[in-house]
Amino acid sequence: MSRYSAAEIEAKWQEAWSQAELFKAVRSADKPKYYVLEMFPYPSGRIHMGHVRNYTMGDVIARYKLATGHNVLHPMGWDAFGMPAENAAMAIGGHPKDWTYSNIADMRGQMKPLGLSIDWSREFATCDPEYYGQQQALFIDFMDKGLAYRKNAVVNWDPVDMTVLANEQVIDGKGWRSGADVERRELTQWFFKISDYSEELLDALDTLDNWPAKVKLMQANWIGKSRGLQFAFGLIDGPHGTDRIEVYTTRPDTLMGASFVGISPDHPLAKQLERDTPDVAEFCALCRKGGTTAEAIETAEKLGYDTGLRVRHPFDTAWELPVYIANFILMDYGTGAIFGCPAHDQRDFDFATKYDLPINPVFIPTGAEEAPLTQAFTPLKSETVHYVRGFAGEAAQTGDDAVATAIDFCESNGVGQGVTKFRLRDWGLSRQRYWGCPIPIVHCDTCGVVPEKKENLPIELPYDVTFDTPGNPLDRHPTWRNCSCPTCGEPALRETDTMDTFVDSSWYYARFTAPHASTPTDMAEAEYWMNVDQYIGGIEHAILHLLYSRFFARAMQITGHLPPKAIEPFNALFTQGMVTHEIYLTRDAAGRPVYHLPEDVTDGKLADGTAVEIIPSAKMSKSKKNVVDPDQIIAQYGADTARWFVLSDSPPERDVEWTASGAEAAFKHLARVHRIATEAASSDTAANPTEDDALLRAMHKAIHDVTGGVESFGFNASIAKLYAFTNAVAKSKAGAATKQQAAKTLAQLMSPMTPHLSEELWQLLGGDGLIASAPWPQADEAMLVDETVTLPIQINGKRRAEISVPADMPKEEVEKLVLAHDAVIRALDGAQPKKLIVVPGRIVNVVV
RNA sequence: GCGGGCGUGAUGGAAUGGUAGACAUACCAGACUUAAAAUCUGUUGGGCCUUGUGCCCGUGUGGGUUCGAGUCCCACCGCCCGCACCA
Repeated sequence: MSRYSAAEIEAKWQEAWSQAELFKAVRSADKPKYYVLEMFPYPSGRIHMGHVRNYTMGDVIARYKLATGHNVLHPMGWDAFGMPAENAAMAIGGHPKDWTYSNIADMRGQMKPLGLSIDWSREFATCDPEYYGQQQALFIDFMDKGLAYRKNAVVNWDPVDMTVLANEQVIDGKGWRSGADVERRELTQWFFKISDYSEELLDALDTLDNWPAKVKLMQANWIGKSRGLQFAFGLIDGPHGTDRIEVYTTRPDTLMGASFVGISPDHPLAKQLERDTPDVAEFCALCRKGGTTAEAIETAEKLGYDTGLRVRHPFDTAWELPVYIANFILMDYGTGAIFGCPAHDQRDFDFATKYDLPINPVFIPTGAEEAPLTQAFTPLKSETVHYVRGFAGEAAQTGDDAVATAIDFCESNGVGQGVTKFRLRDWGLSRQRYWGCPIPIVHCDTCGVVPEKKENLPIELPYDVTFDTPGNPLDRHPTWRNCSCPTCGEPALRETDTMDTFVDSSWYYARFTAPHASTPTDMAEAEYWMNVDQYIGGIEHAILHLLYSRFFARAMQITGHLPPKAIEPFNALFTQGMVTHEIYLTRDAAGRPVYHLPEDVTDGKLADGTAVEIIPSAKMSKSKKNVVDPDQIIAQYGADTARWFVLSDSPPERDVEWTASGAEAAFKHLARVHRIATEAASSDTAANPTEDDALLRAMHKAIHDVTGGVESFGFNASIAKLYAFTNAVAKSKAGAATKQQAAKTLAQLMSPMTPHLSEELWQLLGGDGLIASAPWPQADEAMLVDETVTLPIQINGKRRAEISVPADMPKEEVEKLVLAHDAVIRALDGAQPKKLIVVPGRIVNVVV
């Protein structure tokens, strides 16, 4: 009897699939299409278990859909632009392009042995000029429709390296390389006008029935629609004729609790004062220290500067409020100015306490007495409270009602107007870096900012660049910038900024439908293949990538690159959990962390005996080096074992901590299946009606349960059922024919997960053609219903006994049986039951 | 700080509001073997005693809704993800 040899089997069947061109996606009218897509990888150089998990899940769906008669599109590509390539060039020399393409070759080489049902003929990398040239064409079309424009935005500025830093490169407010204090500085940048679609992107979330509710909720909160009041405080003796400060508030009902007005350090008034007053300039400079992230700004110590200016309260001109410049007020939300109501906002409360400002409650809990506050009182807006300083509506009303009546009152009294605002900002796409898609723009002294001619695309990155000094190599390239103006033909300069890599990944799904078209898409192909029926990727992309992609689908429709049906490009989304692993690190002389790969760490020590610090269970990331190499598992046990293992241990949506312990067990199981099927194939046991029927029932139950698991992303549940069915087959005394039928079905049910082994067993058991193209087995409903069921009997909700009854026994009969049961008689002790609940086929509860 | 999620045996986890711990790992015991590996079989949440078709406790903590809560609601604790220049 032959042993299970993964290496032999896997190479053989991969070749067979390739010969049969089984996974090549071709448009065809005779089958329904199915487009399954996993988020494409960044070519870091090595695949890790997270990739294996992601692509195996997609592959299960793709193979299952193939078996259920679909025309499947399952492509793969590379999200190939980005910082790590430049960092590598700086750290170890070499060129980002060479580094990236060499990584892609390595990773493709690691992925192919996994036996994924991918149409490799559609592969591309976003750094291919063929791809990014079309992206430049899209940019020009977007610009044409007013969807791309320029304005100022703040960036992280490293004053020592004289360069822009990514948020990731700012550590505790300091530049990662120079260690200098980072400052926020304004630059002119390109933006996509995603804010035009705020309402639309929010409303359309309701149509995404097969998206996780949590993702939709996160996106809705991110878009952040709010209804509020915009109005002005009159400024007393403002500088340079400034006579008012516009504020926006979502809580106009708390206007009578106002105790100060705060403006952003970037507010025009602050900037005016900054020019005139050294103290203000000093304070604003202090506020601009640190990185640009919301997190950095919001967790920084709250600082205020009393400008000495005063404003009048809109309801009482005798009531004056001080004007502070405060570091926690963002210029790009609302008007960049707020009024503080310390009684009902904890941040304002802390601020008022610090600067000794009044704290006057506007409302108090219903039935309570007004009392001094020790912290802000911030009930949900849906809660009814008692207004003690209200000015519109009843004394007792909900916050929501009070806000609405306050807006009405203010509008009818000429104090501002109700407005709807969104938190979503326009998408800044300029990056002052080399390894990205060049923005196809020319700066001409006479014509200004002009788009490049489409026939000149792609604007290719120059190869001859150096990374020995910080900053963008395109800026210091001797000739690349020089060009002629597309409008007047005079000498002009190219834009040297490149695009955010999120742009690359915002339309790759569309490009896969026609990866080599000479326009961004081919409408006939897009019409056929769009939408992505199932998109699979990490929850970390819940907001940005998915929101940007939704915006791009709309923008591409307006510019004629996608059909209307693709307005929401992803019909169904599944967010897999992340693969986590411990992080191992030591410290360099300056105390900065140095990370180590798991394979270099044994028993908490490096090879030279140095003990490492261990950070438990963190997201696998190249930069932290807590990645695990699947190669070794594939070499030792085969791809099927790796695939089976990553699917079996954890629910797909949950994080999984990678451990080596399960791999061997997975291998043993596959070897066992191989053995069982081999035995079945050579069995000559005579038919046995009772045993045969029992095995067939188990088989149909397995078909039903495994199929249900695959369709609902319960791959771990499917695998548990496959274990149970394997045990049933192994133990069964059924006749040879039935056992062979069961073994064939087992192979088929396993085939999306372990395609190579399944092909081998299919052939061994005399299956027709390739299992990969065999029709998926159907469960016979009649074989799924048991004739008798075990009914647990609960007494006061606790299980105390059980009875076995025919599945279709009427409720009344069940009740009689239950009341006659010893345990029930004992519990009742002669009394009548208070209640008797019979849930047919499930449970009985007796309340005594 | 803000937004979102998760929390069940020694471990990964299962469980349309209906028998908590399926399925697996690990451990232990047994069979086979000169031995080991492999394989096969069986046990395993905690406690109590009267060892039973027994009782009590048990799904992060504390409350609540319900005939019945791991599941729904509220509060808290812990961990994870995102926060617009990491991808």
